[in-house]
Amino acid sequence: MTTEHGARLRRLAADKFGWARLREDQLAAMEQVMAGHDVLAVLPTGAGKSAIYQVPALLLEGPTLVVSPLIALQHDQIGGIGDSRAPQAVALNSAQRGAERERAWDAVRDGHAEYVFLSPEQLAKDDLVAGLAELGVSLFVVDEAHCVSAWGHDFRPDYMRLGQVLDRLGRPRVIALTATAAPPVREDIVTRLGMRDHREVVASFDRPNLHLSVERCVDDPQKRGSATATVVELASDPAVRRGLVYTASRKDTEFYAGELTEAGVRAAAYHAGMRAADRERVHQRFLADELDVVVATSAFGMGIDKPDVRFVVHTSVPESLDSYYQQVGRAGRDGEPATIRLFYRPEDLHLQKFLTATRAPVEALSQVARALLARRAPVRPRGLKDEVAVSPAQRTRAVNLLEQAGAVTTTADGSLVYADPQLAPERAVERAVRIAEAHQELIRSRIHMVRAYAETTGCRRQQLLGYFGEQLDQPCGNCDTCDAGTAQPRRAGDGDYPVESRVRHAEWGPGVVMSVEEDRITVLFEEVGYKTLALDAVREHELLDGEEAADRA
DNA sequence: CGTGATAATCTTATGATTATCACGGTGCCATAAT
Repeated sequence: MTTEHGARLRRLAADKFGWARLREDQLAAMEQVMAGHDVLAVLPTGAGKSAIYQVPALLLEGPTLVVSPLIALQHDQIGGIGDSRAPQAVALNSAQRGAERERAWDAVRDGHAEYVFLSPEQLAKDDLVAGLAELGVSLFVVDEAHCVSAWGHDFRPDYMRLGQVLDRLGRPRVIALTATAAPPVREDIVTRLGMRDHREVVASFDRPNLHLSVERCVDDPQKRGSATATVVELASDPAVRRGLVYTASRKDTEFYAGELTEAGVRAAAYHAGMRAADRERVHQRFLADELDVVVATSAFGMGIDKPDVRFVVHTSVPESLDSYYQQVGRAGRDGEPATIRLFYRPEDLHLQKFLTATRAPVEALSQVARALLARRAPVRPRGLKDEVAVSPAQRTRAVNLLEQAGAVTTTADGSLVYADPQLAPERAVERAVRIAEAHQELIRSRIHMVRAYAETTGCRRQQLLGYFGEQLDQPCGNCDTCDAGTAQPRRAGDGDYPVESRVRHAEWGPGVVMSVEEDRITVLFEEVGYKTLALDAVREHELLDGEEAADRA
């Protein structure tokens, strides 16, 4: 399928960036953008996701905004564009001093800068958005777009407000890019950004060269011993050598890095509590092959594109299979075999439960609701600063929840207004709390999915891909359960409850079938998250009503 | 919720067991102290 734009896109890619060829996925996504659609592209790292916005940007009048979660990532991208013959790229962030920021802003305003990199927090600044709106932004890119869903709900709530920013900018075309997003995450991204008439370009999640395995451990000391021994063995094998070890705590990064170093492995710890310069040094030494193993918390990895990582070992379960697959996906980018191993103790699930537990911000909700009701007239979000005595992040989170609850709306110029004066603030808070609790339920159910993966006797890859909405018809033959022969072929799942079909449970309400195994079915319910049910019981008691086929855009 | 460090206990001098408590991830940004 080649459109009128295809040839121009290819020529620009070659002339400006030196890319002789564009992949089918890249070109398809670009053409959808040129056809006026918003685009969500889910493509593996190394597939050239950046090209998807970099090339069309040159054909669209007006600057391109690129929302990027990490300032370090912004630097990498700007460097890449700087090496090409494409127009200038600049960043706007808090690391800049006055003069530097002034220069960057001048370049944007004068039209010299085509690409503008910034964090979602920058876009919470009223005057910055107003200034950008005047410039006629033509393209709005959300890089690492899974952050919208993973961080927007609590950790970095400004991610949740990008949709309102887009409205203020007059709805430029949107491109959301990520390497990993399960169907509900994709849906969340589309909804939160308010993507319109959008198209999805989703590559297969399967990475057949990764050998998946889980080692069940009896207690903590045994786990530490086995995990250490395994990594020492992998790192000592000249054919393997380089890899990542993920731990659940900062302290554990130090522990394992110490054990490994003592055993003669070139290893170092990495976590967010380290000084920036030390983190950067570990990163650089790993890229330069001066280190074989980085032992890290989840802080390590975004934007890392080292092709020859030969193993990824988890010494503890992560919070979700979304995170897990993202971390695991950093191995074997070159397509050569790589070892993936999870050291599993059910007890470790509780730490994740603790870490992901955030209570609904009742106090912030109450203050924001009351303040907005009292004002009656629209207020700038920051205008609430003096009336609402909670942190800016809590305030933003409360605004987001109240808006989801329909109690607060954002006006065209980005102000907030209480939607219905008849609605008592207590009721508004109640509704918002329910929304926050439903989200907590989803997070908890994701942890259950990690358990299901770790404890399955079926094919690991079928389990994992099923979570991402991809059905593998046969056991993969490249995981521990396939090696052991416990993985059995299973039906394709197009029986009474096809994958992606809508169902309804008497108690749990509506949901979407995520995967069907020999004897069980996993459904993602809107209200209560993931649930796995025994098919026999489902059939016998008619627990699930099938609805009309899912109406997917 | 589970783990590890420290304190308290039981008994009668050191050592082992039990109780208590703090801690546990991800990054913008703004602001204060050098």
